[in-house]
Amino acid sequence: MEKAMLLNELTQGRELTDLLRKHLHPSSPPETRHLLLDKILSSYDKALSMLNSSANSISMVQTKPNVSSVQESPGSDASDKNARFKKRKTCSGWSEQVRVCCSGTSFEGLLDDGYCWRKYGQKDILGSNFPRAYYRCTHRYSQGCLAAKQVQKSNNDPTILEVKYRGRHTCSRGRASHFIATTVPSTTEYKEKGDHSRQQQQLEEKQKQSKEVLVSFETGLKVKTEDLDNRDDIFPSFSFPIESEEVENGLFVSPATSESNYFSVSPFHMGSFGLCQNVQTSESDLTEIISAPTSVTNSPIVDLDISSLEKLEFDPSFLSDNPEFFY
DNA sequence: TAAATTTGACCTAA
DNA sequence: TTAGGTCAAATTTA
Repeated sequence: MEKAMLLNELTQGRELTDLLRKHLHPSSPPETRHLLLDKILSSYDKALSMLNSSANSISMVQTKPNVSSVQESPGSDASDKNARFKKRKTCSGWSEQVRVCCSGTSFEGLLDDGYCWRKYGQKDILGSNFPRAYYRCTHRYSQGCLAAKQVQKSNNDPTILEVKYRGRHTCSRGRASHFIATTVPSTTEYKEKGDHSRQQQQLEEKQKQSKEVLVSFETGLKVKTEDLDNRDDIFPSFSFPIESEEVENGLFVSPATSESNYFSVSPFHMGSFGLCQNVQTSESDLTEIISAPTSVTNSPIVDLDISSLEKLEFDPSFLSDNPEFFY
């Protein structure tokens, strides 16, 4: 029953996202986009609340990593130098894991999840063909943001990046423009198709739209965090329901041979992940693994396409007929 | 010149 | 003793 409600909320979010996409034209009033974004957030908030309240009863893809070290570890506090090595490898509290499939293009855009990361280390990992890179939030010291992430190429498929996140961002994200710039189609792609001036104009329009979306997204998020004191436990329990994949040893195993089963997660989605982390007040106690085809050039700027969700008919008049839907 | 990255050394848990 | 995680000086980049 709760699962049906959850599906309903997620479906609603998907429908609203579709609607938002239709409103991404410059002619469309920005207020409408803002309202849509707010509603999308609200819808996902509800879904997450349900997930949180019934985390144990709904079959989702998640694991239970050791979170004590994340939540309580003094070692996570940069000011506590004496305890800096308290965290420990396999149970060190790396929570959300995102698997990013990259088909031959550069990883930079994919790794740009909307936050400023500073690489602070790299290690060769036993049994892994590729080194693991360690990143922490640029604002770790200036703002005390404790968010960190690990990035490592998958052993089995070098085109897949395994990104593990730890902690949440408490910093104010000050890199929105850069973030957007990396999510738009590359100019080289436009060059191949000619008609430079028009394509450049389209590019600028998309950038402008994205900026508006991002601003409203963050604005909406702020409202949410003000309203909800205990969001902390909501986002950590969130996972995408991917039915075609299987769970092995508590970890998600992606179908390596079928990218069509992957979620479509553009860097913007990754940013959304970050945004989710923004409203956490305790660390994740669940591992999230998302497989994603992430060719930057193929990903629409704000494409919240949750392809695994069943596409449902959506009445465009719904919003006008249900003005209260937004409030 | 400030910020970011690289990389060897160090620390700690297993 | 080993390996993962972090530090910090040196180096590179914008």
